[in-house]
Amino acid sequence: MKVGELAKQTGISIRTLHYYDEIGLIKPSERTETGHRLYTQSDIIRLQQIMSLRQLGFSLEEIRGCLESPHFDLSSAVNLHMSRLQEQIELARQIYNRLEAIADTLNRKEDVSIQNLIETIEVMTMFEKYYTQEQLEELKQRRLQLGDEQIRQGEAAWKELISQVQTEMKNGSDPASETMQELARRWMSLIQAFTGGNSEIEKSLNTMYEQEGVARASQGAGDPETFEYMAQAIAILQNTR
Amino acid sequence: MKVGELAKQTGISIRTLHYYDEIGLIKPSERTETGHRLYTQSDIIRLQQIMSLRQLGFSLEEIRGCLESPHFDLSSAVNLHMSRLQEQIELARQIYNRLEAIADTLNRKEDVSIQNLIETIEVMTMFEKYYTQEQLEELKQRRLQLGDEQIRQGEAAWKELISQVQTEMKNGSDPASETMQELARRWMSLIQAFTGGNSEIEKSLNTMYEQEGVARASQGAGDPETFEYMAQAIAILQNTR
DNA sequence: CTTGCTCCTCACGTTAGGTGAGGTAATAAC
DNA sequence: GTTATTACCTCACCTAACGTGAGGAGCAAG
Repeated sequence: MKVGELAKQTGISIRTLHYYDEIGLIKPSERTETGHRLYTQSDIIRLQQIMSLRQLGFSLEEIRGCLESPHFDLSSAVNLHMSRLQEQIELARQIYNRLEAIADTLNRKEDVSIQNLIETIEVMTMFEKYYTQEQLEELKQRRLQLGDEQIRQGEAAWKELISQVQTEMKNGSDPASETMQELARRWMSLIQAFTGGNSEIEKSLNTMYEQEGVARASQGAGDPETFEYMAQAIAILQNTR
Repeated sequence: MKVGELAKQTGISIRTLHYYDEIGLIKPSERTETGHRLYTQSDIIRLQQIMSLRQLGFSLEEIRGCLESPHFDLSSAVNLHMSRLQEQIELARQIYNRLEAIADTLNRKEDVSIQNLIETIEVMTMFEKYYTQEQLEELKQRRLQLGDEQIRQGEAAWKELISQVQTEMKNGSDPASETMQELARRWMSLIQAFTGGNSEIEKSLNTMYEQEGVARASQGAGDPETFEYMAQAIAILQNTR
């Protein structure tokens, strides 16, 4: 059988057959006087074996070793390949989860700029550093429950609140003033909405703010002074309670 | 900042930085008179953006497009990438399942030859052709429940049974004879052990035997004549019941 | 004899860099 | 001031598994 026919029957490209010949994986047992390749029945069987192993994702080099030496350590080759696949799947799944979160965030913004994407990625990376796998999963579930609209409202509420606090601070209001105490209560309730009352998540959140600084952790929404000012108000609120 | 220092700080190899320069992904903004690369702060930021995107598995070409044109269609790029990953994961998982089954079969044999592996692969492929995903899962669960030893015993029992039937056939025994009726009952019970009483699985099994022929479907354990002979005995058994 | 198909070999392109050669620049030690 | 050690430069070939031509020959039909 000539290459063209074999290619048609097996669905393997002619070039691939040439290549396998070139690297010595299957040399056709015969050639015509003019150099045309002639594949015999046993060549075809060998080719099918190669295809079987290839479908399982083995490299041509591994396949060669497998077919050449009769006592190649098959089980360890299979095991090795399985652990490689395991790793690959794990990695791909991780990346997929990240992309899912990114797509989720991007969908809530109107103008999706590259800077936006990069920021989201950096926030994701930061989050993965401070929250455990389970905490991230919990946060994701809460996001799903709340829905996009609620989250957008929450983000707007934070912006509004922070700007109000900044105004009070500029006016030199006492952190113990009724206005600031009200804002502090609002602040606490927004944090509560984020953590869902999970104190471990609140801990991770605090650690992140301490380690990364207010500016990075809040994604540019707040500044250290405002947060310090609010911390005082919250301390007073909690003492008087 | 020179390449060496940048490489140390970011963990990226010098060669990679050279390569990115070569393909125009980040050209350092400056060079010394003698041609040494000098990376400025903005270069470093760009590099970090590149690394973020790289970690998500985007190709350098995609990253370039992303960073060059300010209104690159990000969400569709992310979605495309997600579907690619989805496919990749799906494929890897399929292969993993196949390998699992193969490893399972190989572990039950003493001498694991290449021919053995190939046969197992072919059987796997054949099974995937005739059984649905759910049926394969059910068969796997049953294998797990039974354990290796039980399965080995089952295989041995089939061999023994078939050889007994062949003896009877050679002796010219009547399919209705008490001996053959007993063997037929045994046959039915072994099939029952395989199908677990699931009639859909039994249907698939029968389809496979019809389409592929006895020799292939039984993995060389039986021949058409023996199976025909047994079919007669079973028909009689079921009529007298 | 020409047309159209199949076959051959040769050789470059693909990804994302690794590895080394051969030469120059900057810096530390003496 | 010289020398030794790094650090840097470019050039160029290597990877896996082929794809995609280029240029030339074989082969059957009209």
